[in-house]
Amino acid sequence: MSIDNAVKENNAESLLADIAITAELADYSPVKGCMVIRPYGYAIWENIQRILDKMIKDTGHENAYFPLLVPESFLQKEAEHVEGFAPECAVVTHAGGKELSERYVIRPTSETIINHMFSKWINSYRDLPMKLNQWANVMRWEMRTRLFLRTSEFLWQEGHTCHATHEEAKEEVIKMIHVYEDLLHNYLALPIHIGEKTESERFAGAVSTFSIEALMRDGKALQAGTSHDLGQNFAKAFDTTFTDSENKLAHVWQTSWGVSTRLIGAVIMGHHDEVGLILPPKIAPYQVVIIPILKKNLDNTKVLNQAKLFHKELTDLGLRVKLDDREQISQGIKFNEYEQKGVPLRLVIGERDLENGCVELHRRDIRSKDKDIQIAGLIESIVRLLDEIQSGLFTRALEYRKENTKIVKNIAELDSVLDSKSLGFARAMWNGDVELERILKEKFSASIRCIPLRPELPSDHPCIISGTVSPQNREILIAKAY
RNA sequence: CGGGACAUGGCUCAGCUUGGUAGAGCGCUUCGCUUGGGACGAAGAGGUCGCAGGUUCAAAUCCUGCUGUCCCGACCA
Repeated sequence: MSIDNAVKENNAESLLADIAITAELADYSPVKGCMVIRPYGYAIWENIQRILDKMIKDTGHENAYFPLLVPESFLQKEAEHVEGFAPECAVVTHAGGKELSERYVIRPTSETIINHMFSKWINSYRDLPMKLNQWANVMRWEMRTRLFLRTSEFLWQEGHTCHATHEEAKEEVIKMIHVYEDLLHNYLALPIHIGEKTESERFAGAVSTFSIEALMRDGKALQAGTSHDLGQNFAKAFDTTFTDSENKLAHVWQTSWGVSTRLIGAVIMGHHDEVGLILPPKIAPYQVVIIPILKKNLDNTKVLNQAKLFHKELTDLGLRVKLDDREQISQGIKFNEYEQKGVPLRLVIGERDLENGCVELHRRDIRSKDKDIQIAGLIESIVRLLDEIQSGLFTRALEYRKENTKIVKNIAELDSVLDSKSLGFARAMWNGDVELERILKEKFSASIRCIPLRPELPSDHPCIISGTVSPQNREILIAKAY
């Protein structure tokens, strides 16, 4: 299906793959459920990595690396953890031509093996807090996979920290979910809701789980990152203890938090239009593409030199710029290619422009073309436009979310919201009765995305299921999700 | 894992019902002509029809099994 048709039919399944493949972000691999991330897609990941890695280090964490293989017995030490992850683990049973005496699990996440090491490294309260992060690949054998949003193998970062007190661990959990908010808002241009997961949606082995929830353009919510308060569950399972300042032995309090290559899926499904991908400038592999109009059998030196000069000036400013001076490809094809790839700005320069002292600039986000940009002041215009595009994309996504967030008082109202084509978030009050989650799942194939950290409803808003007002009621966001 | 569909040059697909020498469009290569939004013309390269069995004189086509992909559920970052 073409991207255009997929958008018109709101066929998200087809759309995601169409955009990812045409934009050359990724391709299907010969291994079930796994994708190949192509250079253009990987460059986006590298940009996200560079930005987030700095944030993680700036908040006092250090990078480390733990092995891919985890002894199967490790996974089994934490009861809820094994129950949650065992069904989706790939297991190595043979190596060196022999069957292994203990099987190895390919990490679905690294809490267990990291705790094993923590218990060796942590002895005293003076060793705390210990705040580590690793960039790694993990594998979860999912029933159904989708490019970027759910592949069997995916890339992520996972932070793992140990603290002397529960309060400090809780602060860490909230601090890191806000780091993710910063990343999504200010770099991916995707507005998110921060909130706590309900018990049924919690990470296997966590005391509480916070997530960031983004809204995609097809009206479905996407969990884009999580931060878990692990309490002492893993510490107890792995006997990760320390001697406190009063010489008493105690288990550490832990957190873990992660975001993955799913973020690229979030960008695709959060910013596309009927042409294809739209990339926020801050993570775009190329922020500007320069296309010189070349004439065959004519002297293009002047045009090419000017294009190279722009390329140098912009690159010197620290911008990521691509000069496409391929002579064999017509500019029409190039225009199309870079639009599908979501390059924020296109700078076109030909003989005609040089004579007039101007160039053509095309904005990908609103698909506008200005043919009379004066060369004098061009560089400043480009820098300003990139900022405008970045903030414009966020504003647009925020507007879209506002339009697609409905306040509901009861199930009947929810019915009219979730049954409509637009989907989106429903904001409601809830008394905590798990019956609601059953109804959501069975009737609406929806779920409680989170209990938002920043509630917006008045306290006398009635519970969606009981219809009563109570101080025990909590605000929730409901949506269909990926 | 339950239900459905599909698997044929690089891509999208036709051919299969009714077995008989493998097709189209796009893409690719060369040449010509064009060039400010996906040009045009000509010539050419490229496929043991997903894999393994079976039926048959003969299988892309019929039968069985397997694998993979997509869609709908359940599961999930």
